[in-house]
Amino acid sequence: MDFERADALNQAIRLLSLRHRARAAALLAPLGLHPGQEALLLELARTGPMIQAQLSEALGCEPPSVTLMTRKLEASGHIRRAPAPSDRRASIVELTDSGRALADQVKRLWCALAEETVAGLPAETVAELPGILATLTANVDTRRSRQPHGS
Amino acid sequence: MDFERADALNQAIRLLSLRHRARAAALLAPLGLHPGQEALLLELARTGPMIQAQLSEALGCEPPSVTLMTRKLEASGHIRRAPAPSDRRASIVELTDSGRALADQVKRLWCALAEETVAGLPAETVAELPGILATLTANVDTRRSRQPHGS
DNA sequence: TAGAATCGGTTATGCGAATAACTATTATGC
DNA sequence: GCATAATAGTTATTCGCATAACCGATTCTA
Repeated sequence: MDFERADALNQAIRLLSLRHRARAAALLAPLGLHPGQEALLLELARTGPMIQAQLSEALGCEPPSVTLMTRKLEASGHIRRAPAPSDRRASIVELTDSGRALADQVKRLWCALAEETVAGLPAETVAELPGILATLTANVDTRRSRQPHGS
Repeated sequence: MDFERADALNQAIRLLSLRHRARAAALLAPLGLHPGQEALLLELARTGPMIQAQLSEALGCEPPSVTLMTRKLEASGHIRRAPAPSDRRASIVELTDSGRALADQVKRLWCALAEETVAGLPAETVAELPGILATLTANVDTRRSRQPHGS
């Protein structure tokens, strides 16, 4: 691949990251959330209480990041952490009532953001977009499933 | 749009950001670069010397970010900052010889990353990918002339 | 030409996210 | 059963990026 195309692609991904995150931040700010925290709330709303290691896996970020996010969400009263009875190392994270209500708000926001994001694209492109993005992500994922391709 | 699809999309973008950036970081680390800095080098290599305000515009990040990035790249000897003769507020940023050599390294890396990223996708999808991503980016761009539809 | 607004840049601060190093608990192997 | 490895979580530190507040230089304008 020539550099022009490669740079266009890499730069496009970088810029999309910046802008999508910034837009999410702007939408989440009125709820008192910073980008990244919404993913944690949504994951808890979807799957139910879980320990931080599972959160780390589900969110695709590292344990220290989960520690900080849970601490702040706990401080703002949206989640609760309780020691796991079966494993004294682990702590179970769950939504509070406030957190559940907030997650519902986030869900609505999330739909609005997604619609805004894909505005103007043909429906068929929109339909295959998540799959394409997932492929791209898997291709550069150094986290698991070692052994991509060359060398 | 229902929440399932919306979340799939937003989450896919978030994860792609994380992974692509992490992969870029892993590739750039041997060169002594952190992700984000490569964009600055490539922009200087493509367009030539410019002032920081132009860099801020070209990279799509805010002036304080440029200040920090330029400072670190200057400290590592890859760029040079000189006061602009025509405007005593501005400082002109340009590549050093070391920076030019590094930019060439980055270009090669960038091609490898792009190929790795789109591996397994049909060529026609790859061809229209930059355009799609650009559309997504423009749709959520709050930076300039934004505020298109609703509300 | 004096005053106001604007622009270029920096500093201070806060956030998410990463790695590295550490503690405490649980699981394994001999 | 005890030493060793593996696991859950935290702390410390670094980086990119953002906003807010500020300073010096420039440009507009009345």
